Amino acid sequence: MPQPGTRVGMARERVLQVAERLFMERGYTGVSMREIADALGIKQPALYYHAPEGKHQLYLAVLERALERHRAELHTRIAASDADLRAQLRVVVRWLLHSVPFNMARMAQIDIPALPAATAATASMLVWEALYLPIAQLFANAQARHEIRALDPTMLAGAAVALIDSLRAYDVPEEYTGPPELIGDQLIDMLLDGVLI
Amino acid sequence: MPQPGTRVGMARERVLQVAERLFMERGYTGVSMREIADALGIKQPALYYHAPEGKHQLYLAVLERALERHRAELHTRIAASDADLRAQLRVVVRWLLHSVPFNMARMAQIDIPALPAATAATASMLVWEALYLPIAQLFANAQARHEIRALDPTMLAGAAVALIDSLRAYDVPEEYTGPPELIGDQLIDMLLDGVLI
DNA sequence: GTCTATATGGTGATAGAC
DNA sequence: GTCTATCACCATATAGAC
Repeated sequence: MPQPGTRVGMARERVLQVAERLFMERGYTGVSMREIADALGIKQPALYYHAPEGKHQLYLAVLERALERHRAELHTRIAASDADLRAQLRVVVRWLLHSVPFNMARMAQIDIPALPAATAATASMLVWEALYLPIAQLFANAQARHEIRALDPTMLAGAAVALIDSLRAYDVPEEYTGPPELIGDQLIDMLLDGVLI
Repeated sequence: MPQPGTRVGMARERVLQVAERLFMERGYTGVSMREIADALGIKQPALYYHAPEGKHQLYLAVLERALERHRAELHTRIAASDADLRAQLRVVVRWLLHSVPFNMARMAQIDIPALPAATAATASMLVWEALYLPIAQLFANAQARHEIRALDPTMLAGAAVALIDSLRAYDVPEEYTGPPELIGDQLIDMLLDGVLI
């Protein structure tokens, strides 16, 4: 596979970068091949040189790249954090809120179902491994340390991601007060301590 | 406005019922006017007799009906439940899981943005009033009873809806274990008691 | 209330020249 | 690597007959 900077793969690299920005902002179905081409300053059919199998191939290539970067960065940040669950979750939430790109609800409900079956299965697995598994692992470890109660780590990861996702997903009329980081911390406290007095 | 059973409004009523089923299952953008017409056994242009302003008008009419029924039923069930927050949340979650229809993440991110601005604003407000407000009110009341800590009821309602929504929205490879009602109860306990030991 | 016929525009995709 | 030209298909929507 040609690398960036080798002149051979430069065009490909640029295509992936621009496509990533658009796909992550508006989703697979929300972006047309023409829009991507326009943003690149080329004509729409020229994209088929880089993704001969079509739009779904381009999307999967973009997703793979983005998820791999995400997974690596998340791993680094968790490794550098304190060993208790609250500190780890704060690191995760802050990274997810700043790096932005993944809109899980849209991906799971709109993008992935719109892909051809084989591509959808691959995409699903990639998301699971890069996004859910690392978080589920945090909960599992905390359980092994007897830090938290015996709840399914998978369910806990799903709940955590849903909460984070909801910070971006919904906008209620009278907006949440304060910056997202603050709400993120409040959600973590809520998850760990509960809301009862 | 013609009522069902008066023969005058029967066709309209049937249109709204069929359109509701499809819109709630697959969303505004996920259903075409042709599909709705096919399901009704009529031709696509005939729908424009019932919704002269087009698809968005049909969607809004459907949404209004569905939300009003939802709001009324939720109100009744909450009124009939015990007065403590856990019991009330259980009632809410069970109703949301069984009545199904609203996929909040999809509505907020896909359907509403796809509507004309004026229709979108109306839809947004209707959802807020019928879905979020009643739940936020439960939290506010619990706070007044000093049952829970002083967290923004709006944020709590958003979190609760996000958690419930996520039960339908995502399917992780190794599925959550057990029936949705059980997971629903677990999520409520998690929200109220926290996960720390 | 519903029909046929049609306008208009967007979409992903292919063929073949340069 | 990118172009032009073009295809087939789907969408919402309108006009006017019955």
